[in-house]
Amino acid sequence: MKKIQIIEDDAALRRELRILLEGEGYAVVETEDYENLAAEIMKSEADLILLDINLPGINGEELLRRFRKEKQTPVIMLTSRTSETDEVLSMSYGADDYITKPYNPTILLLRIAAVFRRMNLTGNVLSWGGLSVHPAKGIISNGEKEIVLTKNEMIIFEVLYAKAGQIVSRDELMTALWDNEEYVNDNALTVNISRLRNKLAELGCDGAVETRKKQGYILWNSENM
Amino acid sequence: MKKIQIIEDDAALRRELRILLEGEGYAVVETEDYENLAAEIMKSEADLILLDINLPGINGEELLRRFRKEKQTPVIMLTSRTSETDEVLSMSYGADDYITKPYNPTILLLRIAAVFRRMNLTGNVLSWGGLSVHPAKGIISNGEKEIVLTKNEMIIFEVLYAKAGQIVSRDELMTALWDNEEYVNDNALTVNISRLRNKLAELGCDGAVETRKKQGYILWNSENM
DNA sequence: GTGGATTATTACAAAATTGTAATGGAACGC
DNA sequence: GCGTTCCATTACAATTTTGTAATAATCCAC
Repeated sequence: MKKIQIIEDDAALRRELRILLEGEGYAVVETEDYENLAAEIMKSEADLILLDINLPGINGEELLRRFRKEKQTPVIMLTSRTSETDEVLSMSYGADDYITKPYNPTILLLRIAAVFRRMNLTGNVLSWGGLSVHPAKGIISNGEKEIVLTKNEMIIFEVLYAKAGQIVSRDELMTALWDNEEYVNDNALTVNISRLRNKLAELGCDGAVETRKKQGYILWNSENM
Repeated sequence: MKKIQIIEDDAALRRELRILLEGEGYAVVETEDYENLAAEIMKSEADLILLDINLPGINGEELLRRFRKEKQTPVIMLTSRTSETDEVLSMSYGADDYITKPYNPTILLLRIAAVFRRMNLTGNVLSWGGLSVHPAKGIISNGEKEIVLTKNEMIIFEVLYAKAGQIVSRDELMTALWDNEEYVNDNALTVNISRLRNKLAELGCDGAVETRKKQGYILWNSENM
């Protein structure tokens, strides 16, 4: 469950947000200690932070700027002012998004969802249809079963995944695997593709990697299979 | 250089955008073939797409929805309408951001920069201070030199990186490496940390991984070193 | 359909990865 | 300071990964 931290001095608004977010299935943490806010926020373990730009005695943008130097947790700024300068400043200090009060609840939820969607495209774990992919670990899992890919297999998968649905040439894969080649047997790629296919088949993803003779390979979105 | 594709029927606005974006150092591709737009856009090799929601004879949201099924390229929607329903629809169909016309050039540029910043946190490559990190390949490079980490070393680095500047317990690292453990010698972690340190030292990152006795390890941002 | 080019599969040996164990060093309490 | 605990280092053997080569299967042109 995703944890969202609300940093907002208006108690009524905090409560409103909590109800909205919890209703959507998020865990909510409220921050009230504005004395040590800077220290607090650095230790935050939330997955996303909603930060009021206009806290008593605190410069929200400056806080964000310092936070960004150390942490990558996504931040959505809240403001009651509508000046565009605010938005410019917030974004340039590394906010991930910006919402003006009074806010539309649906839009807030969608913007939060969009942030998480983008996180998910990145971070440690990719998602491929219903499967989750952990590049560093070399693991692809469908919840029940998981397969362990070797480094080469993972590199191939990653390149194909980045261009899912498009043909990726053997040359491009070769370059990704062995850079500006100390020449490697052409067949080494074929062998590695074969090994990748065998493992994907264990997850029921037979046919996920398709051959286009003289052109390359295509990975199909596991959703469309 | 980042490539941005503009899909917009108003020629004057297209020109304006091109000048703005090229001035900022982006490469710009304009699309004019609205007949085969759906096919065009699927083949796009741009790093980001600016998509007018209101094209002649085309439903921008529907186009986006279908695009999102196959590709992850970030999309910022442009609209002249100001209805909140538009925003709700666009975001729920997978837009990464939403800009209303007339737009503020500075804000557009910042939102584009924010999208790229987020991409960079993710995708295939992480950045760690001045270094670039490729989890699947197990490579960390500083432009001059590059080191090749093994899978275990990369997993450790990734966990430490995700909490850079914070103490990460040995337990947390053990769990990341060997899950709910078929018990592995406690020392295996120590050995792998040691091997990681040796390799980081080759990049001049001595001391990047610090021991906190009885507590765990800390990775320091390579910028602060 | 036959030949030639392209991709697949299998088995194997060289190389890399990884846990273990044995030894050494550093910090801390007393 | 001494002993104990916690972490670091080194060397080594078992396992895994990976390129190669030999052979088989597939596809396309003609």
